[in-house]
Amino acid sequence: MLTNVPKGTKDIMPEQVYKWHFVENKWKAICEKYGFKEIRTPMFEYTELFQRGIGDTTDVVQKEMYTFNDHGGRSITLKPEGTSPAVRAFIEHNMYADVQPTKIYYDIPCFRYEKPQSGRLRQFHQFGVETFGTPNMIADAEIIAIGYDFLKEMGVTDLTLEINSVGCPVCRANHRKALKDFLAPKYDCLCDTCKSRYDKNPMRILDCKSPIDKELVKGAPMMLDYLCEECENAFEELKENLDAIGIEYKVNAGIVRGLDYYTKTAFEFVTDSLGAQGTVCGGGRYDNLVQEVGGPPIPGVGFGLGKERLIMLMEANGAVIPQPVGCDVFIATMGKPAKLYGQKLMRELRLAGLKVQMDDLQRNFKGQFKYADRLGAKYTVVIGDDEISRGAVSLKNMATGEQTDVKFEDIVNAINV
RNA sequence: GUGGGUGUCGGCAAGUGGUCAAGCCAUCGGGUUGUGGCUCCGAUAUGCGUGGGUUCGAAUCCCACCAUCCACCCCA
Repeated sequence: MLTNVPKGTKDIMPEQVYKWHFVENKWKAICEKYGFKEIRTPMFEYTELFQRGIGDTTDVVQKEMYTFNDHGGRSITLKPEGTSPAVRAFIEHNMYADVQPTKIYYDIPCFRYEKPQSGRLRQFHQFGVETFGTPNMIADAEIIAIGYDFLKEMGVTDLTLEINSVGCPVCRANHRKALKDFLAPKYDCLCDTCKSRYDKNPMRILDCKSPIDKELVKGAPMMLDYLCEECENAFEELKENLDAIGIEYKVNAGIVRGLDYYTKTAFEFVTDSLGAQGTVCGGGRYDNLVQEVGGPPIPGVGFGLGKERLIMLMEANGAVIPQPVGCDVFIATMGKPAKLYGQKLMRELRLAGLKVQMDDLQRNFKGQFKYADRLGAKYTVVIGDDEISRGAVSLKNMATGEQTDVKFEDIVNAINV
């Protein structure tokens, strides 16, 4: 127990971490290119923020949050998602008083108490973007474009963009009523999970995998047919914008976001090469969230993108993730004067910007070479009594085996990495 | 919360009631004291997830628990 990570968490080991660095650096670069600025919010917030923001009745709030009281008796929750904290910061810092829209991105850990499985952890990590201050579908298209371009750049190939509109509270209520009326006579035939969905989230029933339910649901009223004029226009506009920038999508009327705050646009990037967790990136518009959390009536749109799922998918797609060189130069020494000189040289070379290593386990000479090899050193510098007395070292190219004599003062220039 | 799979050295893995628990990779040491990747030799589990039980005898059978993986629900 003492030596196990907590359930649902993972150590990201040194030999894996370059993958994370790779996607993080690319993420930052693409967001900056699109004019987004990074925001860093705390790892935890007051519990009420999520209750109000995500919605009291959602699974996330009802059973998945890491909530505790601090020593001052405040209820604290480790953030289960990134949008609510971003919204809170947007309001708290009066960001709506700046030039609009406000475009921000982040790279955060999230916490959800769930039963772990493939692509699902209790601590997971996500990238996110949010645009505040515009109801225009140009913003939605831009948000989707970031995800699309980023995923493409990451070498992910088998991915589909699915879009939908979940309407606004007005049209959603109409649809919900129509749907329940439609299903009411068939209620007894529904599967058990769908029976429980009937009151909680009837739209989910449209998505059920049970063949019986699939049959029952045929001809059911779809959200898209119940959109009010404003939502209908918005959805058409979104499609126009996506067409204009050449982003392919599939309308999937079954997409339902599990977080209450979404309105109008809902979208997901999905894959079937990741097992059950096919959604790598999901998001949408939230026109009422800022107000719900206590700010002015300002609309927003954004997404979350799971880093673990992204990396898994990159690997499944055979994407190339460049692995940095670990060691440019290894310094092998014989005898104490050489060891002392080697340390001085190591420091000089490091100050010159090279990655330099030497043995600190008193390995014999052969062992030092073996170690150099294991480190993947491109060059090995050999220093012994001979070299010290003639003021030069022997420089060996580990790949070619070629060995040259280099004067002390020329070493930095002789190394070409 | 419900269901299924799995648990033998750092990693992979044989063994399925009876001599000291194979083998491979990795690690460490060495092959006459200044040159790696190849090769050769040697070392490395009184213990087989944990605790009980059955038996003359258990890694091998039974029970419980734990861990982990996968699936449902839901989500990134």
